[in-house]
Amino acid sequence: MSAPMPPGPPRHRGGGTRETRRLVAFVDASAFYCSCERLFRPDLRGEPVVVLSNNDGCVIARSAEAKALGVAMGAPYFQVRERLERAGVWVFSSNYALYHDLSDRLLRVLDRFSPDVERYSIDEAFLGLRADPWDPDEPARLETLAREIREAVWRATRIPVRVAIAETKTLAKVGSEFVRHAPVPCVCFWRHPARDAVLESLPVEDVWGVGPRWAKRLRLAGAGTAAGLAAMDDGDIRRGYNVVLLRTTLELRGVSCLPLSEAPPPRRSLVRSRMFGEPLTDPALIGKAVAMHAAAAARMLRRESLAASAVETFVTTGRHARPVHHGRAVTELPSATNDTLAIVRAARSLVGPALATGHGGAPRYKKAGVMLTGLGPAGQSQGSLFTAPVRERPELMEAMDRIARRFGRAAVVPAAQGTPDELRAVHAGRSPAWGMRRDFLSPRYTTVWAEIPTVRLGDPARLGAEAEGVSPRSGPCRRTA
DNA sequence: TCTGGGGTCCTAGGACCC
DNA sequence: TCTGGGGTCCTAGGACCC
Repeated sequence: MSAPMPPGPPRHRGGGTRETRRLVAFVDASAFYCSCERLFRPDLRGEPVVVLSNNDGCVIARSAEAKALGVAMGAPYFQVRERLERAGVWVFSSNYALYHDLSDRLLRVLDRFSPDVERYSIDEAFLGLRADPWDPDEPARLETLAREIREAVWRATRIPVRVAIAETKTLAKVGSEFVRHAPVPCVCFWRHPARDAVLESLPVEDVWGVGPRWAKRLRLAGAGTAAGLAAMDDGDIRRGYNVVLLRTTLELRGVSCLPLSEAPPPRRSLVRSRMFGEPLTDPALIGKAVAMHAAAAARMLRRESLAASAVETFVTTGRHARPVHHGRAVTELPSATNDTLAIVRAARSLVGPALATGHGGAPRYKKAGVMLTGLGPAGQSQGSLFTAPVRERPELMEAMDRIARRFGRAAVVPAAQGTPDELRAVHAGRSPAWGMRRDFLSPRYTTVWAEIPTVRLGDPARLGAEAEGVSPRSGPCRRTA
């Protein structure tokens, strides 16, 4: 597949404006969580760093140095712990307050380069760009632009990013993989001379949108590479797979099927759940966890000015237990609401039914959660002719939210969540039975006054351009070399 | 011998993403 | 002992309706 030259001579539209080609830039921070942890710990540059999932369950981010040591993505921490300790790897619990804040700062830099920015995830974004297809210098200009984006992000956030430009999102993702190990990981993949070769050597499972299941089937069908998938028959894909894979295939051929979406589509559901620190069977303890998740979910609703019309409570033993057990129970609310007390009450009333669903013995539950569905804009509930609507207390909710913002989330909560001592333990990262393990949590450097790093003014020699003088309170992250 | 046809809504499960 | 959390979309199948 060589890059097609534009057909015919340059065409001009009314007003003499030359037609332009829509392109997309993909900006991707590699090992984003590790970069965030290093930002305030410059002493960790060049050191192997990993970040663990919630509950310190498994490895979800690895610095290049940690990858070189062979630490696998998704590896359960208890399995790799000894190896990490022997190798002197720095281990952090995930600190989402920090990561979300830095992600917001990164996005603000990207806004300077395009009016069309889609935030795809906490560490990835797409930018809409335009190119002149008749100017032979365009690819070179775009590659320079890619470098400028990377440099601007680095200057503003000290987060390293890769930048790849192509005609579709999927091709831009391929381009980003192509430059993953380049000294300056920026590329214009549109009309890039190496593109065909890259697609021919890229395993099909590394294509965005192709997971392990489909990759296996595609291999059996003789399409083991990105180029192989792109060459498949549309009808075969539609019949044998689905339209999602067909879109991916077209995108690999340079046909854009996944438009930029600047405004995220309205949220349809909201889930709040966590593993317990240890397995639970006691419905009373599970009820406290459910109350905590329900209150958190209601707070998220209010922050997004949404209201929910149904509540689901679920419990699970997790995938690894034998026998596996999932329990769930759902209830419709009399009217859509985001009232914490109404949602907590509904969620708690479902704990018993969820635990009772379809099992004999008493499973050792590892996780509970609350899902809110039927979301819509707050304050538009029609209620029903035949049932009284939920009693709403907007002034009370506003007061609770303000207290929480000022004094912390544990300051005022429904009594169903447990005693003040238990709550303090949860928020300190210690574990009452239903709390989360976060043994290696770094400070919330950028979002909590008490945890902002301090700079020693008496030691100017250490205040280099790389902020070596920043002296964070030493975090509890572990390094046992 | 033979068992309408089409529509909607809901749910569960599968596949994918980060 | 110890294996994350939060999403979306698509499809198949059942219930129900006319």
